[in-house]
Amino acid sequence: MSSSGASGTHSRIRSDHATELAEDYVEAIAEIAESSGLCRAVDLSRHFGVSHVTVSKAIGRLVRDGYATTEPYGPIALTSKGQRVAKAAKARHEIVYQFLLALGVSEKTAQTDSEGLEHHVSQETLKAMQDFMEKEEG
Amino acid sequence: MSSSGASGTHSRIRSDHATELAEDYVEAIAEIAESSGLCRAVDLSRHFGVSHVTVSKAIGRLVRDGYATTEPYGPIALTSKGQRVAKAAKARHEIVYQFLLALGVSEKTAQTDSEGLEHHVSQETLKAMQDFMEKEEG
DNA sequence: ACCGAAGTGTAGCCGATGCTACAATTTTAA
DNA sequence: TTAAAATTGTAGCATCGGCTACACTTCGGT
Repeated sequence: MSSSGASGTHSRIRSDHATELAEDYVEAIAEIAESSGLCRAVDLSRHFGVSHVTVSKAIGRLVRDGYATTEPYGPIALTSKGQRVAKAAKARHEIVYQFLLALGVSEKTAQTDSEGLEHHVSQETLKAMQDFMEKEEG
Repeated sequence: MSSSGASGTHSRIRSDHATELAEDYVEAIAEIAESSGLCRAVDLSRHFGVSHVTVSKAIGRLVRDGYATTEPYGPIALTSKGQRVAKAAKARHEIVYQFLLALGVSEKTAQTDSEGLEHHVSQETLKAMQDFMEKEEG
């Protein structure tokens, strides 16, 4: 049943991975900037639990791809493109999180799983999750 | 709410990625071997839509990590460890797929999304999905 | 003003996942 | 049987995401 039409599906998954970390980063940058006024590399380093070098390189890719701007020894800011992506990612994340809670999953697991799942959920599935929650509440 | 206790969650997601492709491979190998008797590199190359070199390297890692065995110019076979992983992956995949269908998602999307989601669903969430389906049917 | 601490940058390493190009082997067909 | 086609192996390259070690800048406190 799932032998999949060769490349189609799997290649989509792999290209998702390319943007997955970028989305995690812009989401984190938006979050940190909102809560503390500005976002520095060290904040991201702590948030993700990786070295500041890893963060520095990731920021470089974000800047290269037009998601963020920064200056030497300065804080990181999102471009409008980056803000758009962050907003969408946060919305998706929130839907998946609330959906998992509605499914009966614990808060801890919902939080963990939603971070892993949010990048792989299509619009159609997101919509189905929302419909389910409306039915539950309505 | 989701600022996450620093490294914990995210590092889990990243280590998941390390085993994700391995799982995709063993799942595909089991599938192909079941349907055609044996699995060769070219089958995987076509299945995933990647070059035979990429497959060759991936197989090398599977062999190194004890999931598969092979000989020069020969087919690929799963070890018992590989078969165990393949079976578990297939089961998870099937649950997620059927759950998405039960949620009201189209077959096409369910197939695509389930491949992306299967590696990021915890046992607890899988259980919740099964409970949901039982409730639906019962 | 200065020194130490904190933060950032840079060099250089590794493994994973992808590729092209070319060599070697195996299969298939004439 | 033997030549062509299909398959697999190898060499070499790129990017991404991770690291340590060391250099540099900025910030805070005395």
